[in-house]
Amino acid sequence: MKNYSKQREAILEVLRCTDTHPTANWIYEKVRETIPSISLGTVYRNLAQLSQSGEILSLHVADGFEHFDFVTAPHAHLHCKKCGAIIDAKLDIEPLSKLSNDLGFTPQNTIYVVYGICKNCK
Amino acid sequence: MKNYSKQREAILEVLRCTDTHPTANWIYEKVRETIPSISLGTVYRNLAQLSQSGEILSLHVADGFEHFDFVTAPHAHLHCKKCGAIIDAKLDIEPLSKLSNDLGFTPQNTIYVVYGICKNCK
DNA sequence: GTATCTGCAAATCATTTGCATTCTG
DNA sequence: CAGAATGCAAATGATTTGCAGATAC
Repeated sequence: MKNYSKQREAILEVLRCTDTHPTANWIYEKVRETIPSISLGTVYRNLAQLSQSGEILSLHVADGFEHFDFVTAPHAHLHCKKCGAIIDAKLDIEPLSKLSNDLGFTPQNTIYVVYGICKNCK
Repeated sequence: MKNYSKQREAILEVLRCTDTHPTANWIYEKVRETIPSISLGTVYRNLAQLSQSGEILSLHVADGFEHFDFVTAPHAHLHCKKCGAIIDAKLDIEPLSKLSNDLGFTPQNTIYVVYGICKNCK
């Protein structure tokens, strides 16, 4: 385990123990229960670093917030337009190696968002 | 053809004749060449309506801008982290009908974004 | 002791909104 | 004329950033 700041560890820990896809602010509130003095700027800075290094996934959906996901393996996100929930789903996604061949594009990660209405909101 | 305002028609026309995935501001600048008095607020308002009614697609990528796409059929978007380009790609995407069965989720539309480095930026 | 990280607060900037006016039928 | 859309300008609000002090090695 690398030697990160305790703030960074706490942020990762919160993310690890959540199956939702929280926003920076939600994570901030949660970490504050452990480290009351942490600042929102620090949360944003660490999340940016973690997502840039590929340790976590950054997810932009149409609600104006950036969401974060501890699970980096490719999977689909079902975003309910009514309640705003983001639900994980396994979907077979065509292997990206094809992109390298056909278009010369080097894929790094994949975001798959399906918009619709969830079971509860129907 | 519905009877829209000339501003709305001009916005749609710009979008129709573009193979990039422009932002609201880009569209605004482009429409201004035809209708110099148009306001950015009107562009935003019309884009919101059009994307809500399903006539165009709204695309959120990790660059902080909302992008718009005249092509609403499901396809993948390759977003280059270096130059910011968004390239269309055909990818077989698993039929979404599965989601209705397995999770009770009613899918409406699908956004597929692949982050990576494009041919030119390598 | 240098480089990195933090807390704080102010700045940024894409997007939204209120309102008076203009257009449409 | 009523309802809808517009232009303008101000407000909103998530995210970023500068800076001085704290922390890590």
